[in-house]
Amino acid sequence: MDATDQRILEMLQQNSRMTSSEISKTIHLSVPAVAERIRKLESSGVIDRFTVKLNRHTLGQHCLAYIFVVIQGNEETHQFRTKIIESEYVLECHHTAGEYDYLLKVSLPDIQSLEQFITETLKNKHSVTRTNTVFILSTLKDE
Amino acid sequence: MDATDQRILEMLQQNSRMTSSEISKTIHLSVPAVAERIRKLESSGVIDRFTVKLNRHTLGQHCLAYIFVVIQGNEETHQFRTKIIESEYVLECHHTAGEYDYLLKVSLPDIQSLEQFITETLKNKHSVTRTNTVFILSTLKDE
DNA sequence: GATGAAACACTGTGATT
DNA sequence: AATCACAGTGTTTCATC
Repeated sequence: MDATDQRILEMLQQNSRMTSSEISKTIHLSVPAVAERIRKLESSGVIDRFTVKLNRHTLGQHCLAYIFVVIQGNEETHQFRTKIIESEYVLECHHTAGEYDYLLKVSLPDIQSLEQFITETLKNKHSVTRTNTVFILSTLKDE
Repeated sequence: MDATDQRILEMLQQNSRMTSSEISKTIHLSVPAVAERIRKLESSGVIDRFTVKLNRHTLGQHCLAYIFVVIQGNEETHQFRTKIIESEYVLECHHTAGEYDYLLKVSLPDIQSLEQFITETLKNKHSVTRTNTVFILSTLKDE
């Protein structure tokens, strides 16, 4: 990973569909050399995957929140993890140190569906004994 | 946004460098039709941008944490926002409702640099009166 | 949306440093 | 090992229907 790789990564972060020939024009490297570097960044694991960042608001998801969760029981935790990972509303799920066990980042259409998510998906079906929801008013930076 | 657009989005989320001709083979649509749909998904704002998901661990960033922040003063808040957005360690910054003012998602090489970040970038230079750091032990889901 | 032609980009090879 | 140039192949774009 040298400075050239860094520049390539920065360009791909801005637009992952940028072609090798476009990149080769700004970094003064031949097209095969650029393509080869991108392949190596991917196979070495520096690049996890090429993806697309969707706009939540355009998709009607106006409610963004973080939910801290306390969960009890081994079997219940396993069920919880499966359900959570499958849920389309859960963007992220982290196992945390400290007061709570898990931290979820959820994106939903509105507060009604958030309430429904907390009562039905979280509190009802699993041994979630406590939650703490932090609403996001606005986002200044997102990767 | 019909079902075909949905399928295209799903494919691009898996691999944003997938070519229109590859996509056209699985959804039975001509190449120009696929390219046109992708352009429209982008210009309509459904697609925010094509990007690349990097592997934090491969890049030596072994410490992931969320930091809640309380900040006082108008001028200080402005400075804080500028500094935070510029910081390479800050992946996300959200304005939150409730007990704290901001929530940062930070990725750093180790705990030492996290301590340095909190004391130098956060507490020293700005009127950050209180912070609360939540460590991430592991990540189950990330978009 | 589809088709076909022209423009463009990618891959593989061999040669170079 | 990394890079380049070239040729062959595949992909995109732009017109037209």
